[in-house]
Amino acid sequence: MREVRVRFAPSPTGALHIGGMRTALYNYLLARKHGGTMILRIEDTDQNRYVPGAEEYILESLAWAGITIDEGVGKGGPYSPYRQSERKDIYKQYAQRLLTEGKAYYAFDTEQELEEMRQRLKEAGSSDQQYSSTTRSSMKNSLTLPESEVNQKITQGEPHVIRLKVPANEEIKLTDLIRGEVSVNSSQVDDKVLMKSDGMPTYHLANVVDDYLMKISHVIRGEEWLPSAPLHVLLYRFLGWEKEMPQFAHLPLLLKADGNGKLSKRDADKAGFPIFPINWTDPKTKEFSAGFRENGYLHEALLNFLAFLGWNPGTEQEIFSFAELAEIFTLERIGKSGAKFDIQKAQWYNQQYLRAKPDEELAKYLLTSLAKESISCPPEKAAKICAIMKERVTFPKDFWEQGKFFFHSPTEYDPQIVSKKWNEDTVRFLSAFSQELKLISLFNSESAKLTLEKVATIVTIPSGKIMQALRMTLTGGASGPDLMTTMEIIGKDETIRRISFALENIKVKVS
RNA sequence: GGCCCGUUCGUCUAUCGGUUAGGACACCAGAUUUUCAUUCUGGUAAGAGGGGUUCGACUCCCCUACGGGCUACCA
Repeated sequence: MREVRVRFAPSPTGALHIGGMRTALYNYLLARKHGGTMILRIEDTDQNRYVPGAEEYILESLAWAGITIDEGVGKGGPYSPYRQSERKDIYKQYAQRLLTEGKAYYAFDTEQELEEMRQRLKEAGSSDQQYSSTTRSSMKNSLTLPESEVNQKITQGEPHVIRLKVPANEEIKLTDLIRGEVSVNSSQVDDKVLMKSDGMPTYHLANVVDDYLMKISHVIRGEEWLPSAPLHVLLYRFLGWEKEMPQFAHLPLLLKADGNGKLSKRDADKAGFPIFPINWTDPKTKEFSAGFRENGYLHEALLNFLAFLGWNPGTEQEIFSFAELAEIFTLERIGKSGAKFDIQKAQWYNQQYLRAKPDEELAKYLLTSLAKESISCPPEKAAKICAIMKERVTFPKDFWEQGKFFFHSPTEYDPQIVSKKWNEDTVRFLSAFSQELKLISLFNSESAKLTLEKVATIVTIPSGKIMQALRMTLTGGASGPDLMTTMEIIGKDETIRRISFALENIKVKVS
């Protein structure tokens, strides 16, 4: 097997879509698996769609995800430059070669003339309206115009493109690692533009030239490229590179979760989940989009989830570390059909990864939230809180969101509990309990529990009857982590204070 | 419209001609728990339709339907 060299080649036209992230991931995993090279190439041949900041965004997104680049933009390497806009001269050279070998030709048709051609063909009932072997003879190009006129137009700087001269009726076959044999007749492929009138190459030319020159072994990209893959095969053939042609793997697309169609930002917004890896503000429209990172998704969890959208190892294990994924990943096990994006599964992964972390690390998340609230807290206490909260959180922010009561005494109480559980027995029990607590010297979850049971026998009220009310006096709410541990964490004095406050402020319902 | 690709529980998927069609998420029920959550146990739920091939098809072939992609001097 030849050296594995793969590339992720996004266009800097905006934020990196989560689907693009998965493409990058699969490329990366293949590279790691075979000790190969992961290359980042920026395909910025469309000047009109260029969005400032997009390239930096892509770099940062990949870095956050842990998809490290071995070679390419931001890293350098033996085949620099890796930004296509900086490789214009290289493409020109190969376009010229195709031209002189009669495999490509100049075309001078204006946009309007092209439109007229399509209209004409449409009206004539033709099934397709392409610039091709059947139509090129009636257009303005170097195949129909006398050589002198062509030369004149070129020297006068008349706008022109270079088109590929696709043969009339030829089966073009290619083997896709995911789909198997794919065969297309060349009559379905049009005379694609190779060089645009602004001197930039189109995707097709730039892609083939770069993949060849950069010695790419596997082209792993989205399914949207499958229809033009035969064209690329043709280009390799015309350029005499068929032997070095990379293997193709066209990935199924990510679909929206409800209904049909591919996943778009609109759908994600509607369903209330991110679609971009990290926060993004469109420089033109100023529209803001939240990222997975900022929404609290751990990159390992997101990657694990993403890897399983369209791929699986064939076993029943679903949690894999990044390193494990790289070990067992194979292109052969990628599915053929589009995968719907199910955010609930992503959240489940996040939960799994979060609770697997050591308390000390989780404490950092809580401490971060606390810092924003200007609340100071010793790391040991934060770790203790995280320890009893970790089974109930999905996102790092939940430690704070669901654990505010550790830091703020409740001022409002769940009205349902008040009306259902706050009665004379409750008051009697809690008064006795707080009295009894004052006498304890060593206060922790165990002694709190013992005290509770002791009081229960003294006042002859089963503790079960007042537990919810006790919870409410301490947290304000009806649910939460283990109460005894909660008391231990907030401390003896604060526990007593909260009970007293509730006793003074909640009125006993007169029945 | 034309061309290409696809179609197993609601979702992600396993199965590579012979299975009670398996797992996970979600959902429902029960158990545990001081509550909620967790955890555990159980449950609901699938081969798009129609033809072939075959002793036997989810699996192979054809047709239809549906879905997706492409059809730009965008990638």
